[in-house]
Amino acid sequence: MPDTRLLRVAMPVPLRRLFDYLAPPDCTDDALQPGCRVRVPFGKGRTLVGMIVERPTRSDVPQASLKRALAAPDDSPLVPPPHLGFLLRASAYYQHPVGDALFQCLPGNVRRGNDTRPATETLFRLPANAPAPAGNPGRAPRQHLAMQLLAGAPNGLTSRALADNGISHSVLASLLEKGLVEKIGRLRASDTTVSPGIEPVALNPHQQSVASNMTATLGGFVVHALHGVTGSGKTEVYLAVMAAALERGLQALVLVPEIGLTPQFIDRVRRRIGPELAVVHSGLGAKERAQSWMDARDGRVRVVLGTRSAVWTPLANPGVIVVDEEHDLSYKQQDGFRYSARDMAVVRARDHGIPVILGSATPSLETVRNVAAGRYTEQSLPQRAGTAPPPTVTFIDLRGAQLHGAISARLLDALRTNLEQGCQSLLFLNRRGYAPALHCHQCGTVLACPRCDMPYTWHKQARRLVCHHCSSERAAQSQCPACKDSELVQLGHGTERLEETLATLLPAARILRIDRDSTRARGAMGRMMARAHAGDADILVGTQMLAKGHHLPNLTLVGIVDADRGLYSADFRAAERMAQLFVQVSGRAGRGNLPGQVLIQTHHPEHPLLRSLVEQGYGPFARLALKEREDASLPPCSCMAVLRSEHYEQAPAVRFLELARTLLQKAGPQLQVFGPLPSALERRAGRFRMQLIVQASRRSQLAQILPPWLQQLEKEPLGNRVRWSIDVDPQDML
DNA sequence: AGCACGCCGACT
DNA sequence: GTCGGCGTGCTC
Repeated sequence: MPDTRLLRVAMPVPLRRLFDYLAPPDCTDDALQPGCRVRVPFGKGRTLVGMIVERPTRSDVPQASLKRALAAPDDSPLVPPPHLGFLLRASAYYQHPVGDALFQCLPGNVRRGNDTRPATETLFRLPANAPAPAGNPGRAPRQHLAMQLLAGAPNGLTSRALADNGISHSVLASLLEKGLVEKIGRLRASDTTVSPGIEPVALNPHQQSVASNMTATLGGFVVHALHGVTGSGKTEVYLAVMAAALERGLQALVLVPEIGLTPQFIDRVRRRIGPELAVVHSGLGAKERAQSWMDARDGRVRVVLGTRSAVWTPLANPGVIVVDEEHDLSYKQQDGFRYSARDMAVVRARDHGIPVILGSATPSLETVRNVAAGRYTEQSLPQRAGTAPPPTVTFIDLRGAQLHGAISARLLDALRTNLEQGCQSLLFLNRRGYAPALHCHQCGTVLACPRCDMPYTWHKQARRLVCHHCSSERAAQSQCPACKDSELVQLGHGTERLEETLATLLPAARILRIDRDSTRARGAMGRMMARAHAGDADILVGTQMLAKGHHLPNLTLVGIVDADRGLYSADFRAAERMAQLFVQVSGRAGRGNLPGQVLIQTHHPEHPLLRSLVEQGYGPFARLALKEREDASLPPCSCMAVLRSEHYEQAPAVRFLELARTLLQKAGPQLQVFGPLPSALERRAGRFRMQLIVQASRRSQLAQILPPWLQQLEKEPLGNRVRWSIDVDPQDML
């Protein structure tokens, strides 16, 4: 009697469907549970590893075309079924091909290799009757530290855990040789004996009350929008709530933006949490990544800390999720599976029935709206940790003003005064390079990247023309390519030019430029910030790299060189981004005991959004900006998806979207459709990019209409010729 | 995505 | 005569 058991399998291919197979020969039911992998023949002559997502009782596929799977290597689900359900929902929400999404959410090793059985590990510990570690480090501080760490862990520590705490292999080797440490092997197993909180968390009264509000909600689904200005100590609150979860034997998941995962931050968490911390970052090797994933799944680590992809880490005993700097753009993946880690964190918290904390000084309008609607609870940390009063903010009206390069007379005066008083200043200009464009004085031709049709940015120091959209470069030229005239004029100002202008205007000032170009060398950023800290610079010039995280106590003046670019942009989120950046940059002014001032250069001092931001602060700005979105039916007051197409010729890209539009209007006449429109950067790296914008007033409309529409498009022959993708809740309209 | 099939141009 | 270019079609 042939085995007729059926499997429904997700395959790592960009197809919006599942594949049915017959069970492999000689296979127990245990190995066929949803969440187990199967090796199957796929297409012509290929064998791939897929994942079982269902055990159907019947199949719509004709009996004759059903193939038999080859093997099922896992004798229990590799992905716990509830977590599998979460991953499948995420792929459906973003309308991304199931199997592709699913496998992108798993560590690479799980995708291929079979080596996921519980591994044995080598542990290091102090021998049973070892003498107590010596009281002072003497000439071997690392060895001393190792002994102390081991003394605190009677069950032993892995070499990985030791390495994470700065104990290298060679230190262990010498300790082993002296017999001060012994090596044992055992099966990897969970160890719940380590107490949470190595260093206690000290909280001020505000932090204390917010933390206890949130701790009280452990065990139920709540979204806490933690609103705290820069320096108010959000991290301490996170740590306190996490510690409370850990005390109950639960795990915590912490998401940080890409630039937030600094060694300093990790150290800080590790000091409070101890060794049961898994840090997931892009530099991790495949093996380590898979190991952390399984450690979290099986409860061997209590805290998982990472950037956006860490949201897909399975947890044995979830207790709380933290999303730091919730408004940050890096939570949205911009290619492949285009998910938002922040939004998925909220979905996860609801699934698990646990609280999630969305922290920010400048919450996204999505969060502001959810707070206003009562879906999220707001927790505020009003105080700055220091005693400095908030900075004064003043507009400098650039209309008709005399400029020295990009600098107005008033800004120059302020810089000079500040310099004389021995204080530091910061000038913020979100454009690197010397000049954002070059054109010919004779014929007006703008030197542009041939693949993107965007002006080249002139980098004077490097003597190169750089396309900031596709990163292509070419050597400087002195002649106009069109009319062969040799007078090329520099248009606009970048940080490089600003630095040069300042050097001539204020020859006595020591100027430090901090942008992607000046900090390219390894460790350069750290060295520059150290110089700034040591008071070895009077004026810092930089891009948004300067906006975050650095405390410079002697910095009292912040100048925003060009506030206008965020006000009139093709991207409806530009103003929100601008405001978030301003608040962050302004937060740099006047820490310590010195009052700060912020000067904003603009041609539009009357602009209502800019005024509300400056005169009333981020909260009122956000409410006003939200009102504008409401009036224009833009997200978050509506639901948006963008279908993008790309081709080296324009016509097929347009035709595909026209076809898509026709099909969509038949399927869902209640949806609003705009386009096909060229994307704001119409051509990038030699390809034409077009987009079709789909808007609905309710999420459920999108969820209902998009799947059959996309399935139809997938069958369309034209769809095979152009490169296309769907982006649900797009963040970036360019 | 990958892989095969298929039909046209320049090579040992 | 065939090697190989990538357009087209298909994956239970």
